[in-house]
Amino acid sequence: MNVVTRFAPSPTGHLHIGGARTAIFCWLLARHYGGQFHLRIEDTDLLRSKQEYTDSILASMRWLGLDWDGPLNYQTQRTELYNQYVDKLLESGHAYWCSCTPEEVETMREKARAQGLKPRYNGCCRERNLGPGEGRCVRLKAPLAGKVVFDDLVKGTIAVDVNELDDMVIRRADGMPTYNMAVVVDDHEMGITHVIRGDDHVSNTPRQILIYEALGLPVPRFGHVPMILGPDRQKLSKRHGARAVIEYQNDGLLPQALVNYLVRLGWSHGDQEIFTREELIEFFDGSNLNPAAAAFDPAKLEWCNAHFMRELPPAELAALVRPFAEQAGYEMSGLDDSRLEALCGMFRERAANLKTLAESFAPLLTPAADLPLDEKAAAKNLTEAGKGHLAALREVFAAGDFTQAALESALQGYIEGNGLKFKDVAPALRTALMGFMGGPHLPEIMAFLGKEETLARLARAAA
RNA sequence: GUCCCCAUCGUCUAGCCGGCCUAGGACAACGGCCUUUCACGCCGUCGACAGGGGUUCAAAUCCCCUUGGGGACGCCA
Repeated sequence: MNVVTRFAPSPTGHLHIGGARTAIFCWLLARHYGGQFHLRIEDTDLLRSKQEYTDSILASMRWLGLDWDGPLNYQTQRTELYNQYVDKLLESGHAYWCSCTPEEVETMREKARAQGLKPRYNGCCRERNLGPGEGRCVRLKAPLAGKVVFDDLVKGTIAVDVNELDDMVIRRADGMPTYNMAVVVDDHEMGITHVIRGDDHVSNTPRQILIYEALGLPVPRFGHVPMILGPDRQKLSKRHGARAVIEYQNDGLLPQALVNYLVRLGWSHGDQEIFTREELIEFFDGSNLNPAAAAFDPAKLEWCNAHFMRELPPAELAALVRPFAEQAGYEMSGLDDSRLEALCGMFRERAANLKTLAESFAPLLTPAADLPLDEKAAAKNLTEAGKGHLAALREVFAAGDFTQAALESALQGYIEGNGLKFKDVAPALRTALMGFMGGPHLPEIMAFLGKEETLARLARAAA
């Protein structure tokens, strides 16, 4: 099957998760069928479109690993093309010039609304045979009776009576095409076979189909994926926290985790929760898409991220965590790749994202004198007995090597030699080393800290 | 207001061309095991077919209505 999809964001903001999800679906569908995936920037809204947003969207696409085929298309660069199609429609009698002002149309709509009718343009210029002129727009001459029916990839058959559609503007008074017109022309010119987009476009689809038909062009297959709702099942908004892809990136999420989570939101493959990119491409064929809107669940995203973080090769994780470590304000000169990798190995199971992972390094990167001591832990574990062990242990460790294995046996030796149990000394030692009751295994910590720092911590806690 | 779409645990979902479903998995919550700690991991508990009518020997699965939710009604995209 020949499949050509496209993602067509308008550069009026950063890419956010709703758009990212439809982009992922489009990309996956194209990759599954060995087709093509195009990117088009819908920037005809001159007032709100900004280059910086285009840049940001492209950066997010790359970060997510969604590579696109062919050149990047900007709608504003194709105004002439759209007008060629509008002219065709005018010539064939499928469109007409309209001199009604936006204000007049608004009055019509209000009147209709007041009567409980659908607000729509009343077609008063439809048969006037006007020519071009100042302030005039072009409207599509829509059929007066019948139904527009299409088979949606996710929702099944959708039928709309043409009575619901009015003669929409296809070319504005300023000469720019309207969204629906530009989309049809672009999708046709780009050879798009499958238009996958957000749910909020379902009502545009019958309108666009009317344009395809008036132009005598083949109608592509449509698929409308439901929107993402907030955890409270309301429309996703700023109130629900970070929602732009770039924010998740800055929070230390892994792109593969975001992709996995977003794909599973509205799509399923049996009971499988975690997918490799290859599996996603293999399994995603456009079926099994859920027609109902899904609520965004930050907790599950976090779980998903933690999962991928644990699976990453240590060296890769270390490289990814470096910028976050810098951001956390650590002295980076002492943190070469192997040190960072060691830290990641020790803490990766205890963090849900790169940022918290980097932050969890703090106890091991803070000099003994500045290490915060948890009051409760100190009161409970740094007793006279505990301090005694720490002082003794300090002597023991001072005399030995600082490899993990050596520390392990030195510690064991001390415990056994004094007829103690591990738990008799471990809490005090942990409190001294970490400042609180948490973290990796003791010998691992000490090996990382090295002799000088370890002894300083023991001395401080024993004092 | 009008039109379109949707409806399984708190959330994401499997199941949906009817029987294998006393409805399965995952996240969350709770309990336990492991353990010096925090995590990870493992085991377990709680928990849903929105309501009402049909059709049928049989309905989560098909049909209708109600209710609830979402979306759209721009010379925005």
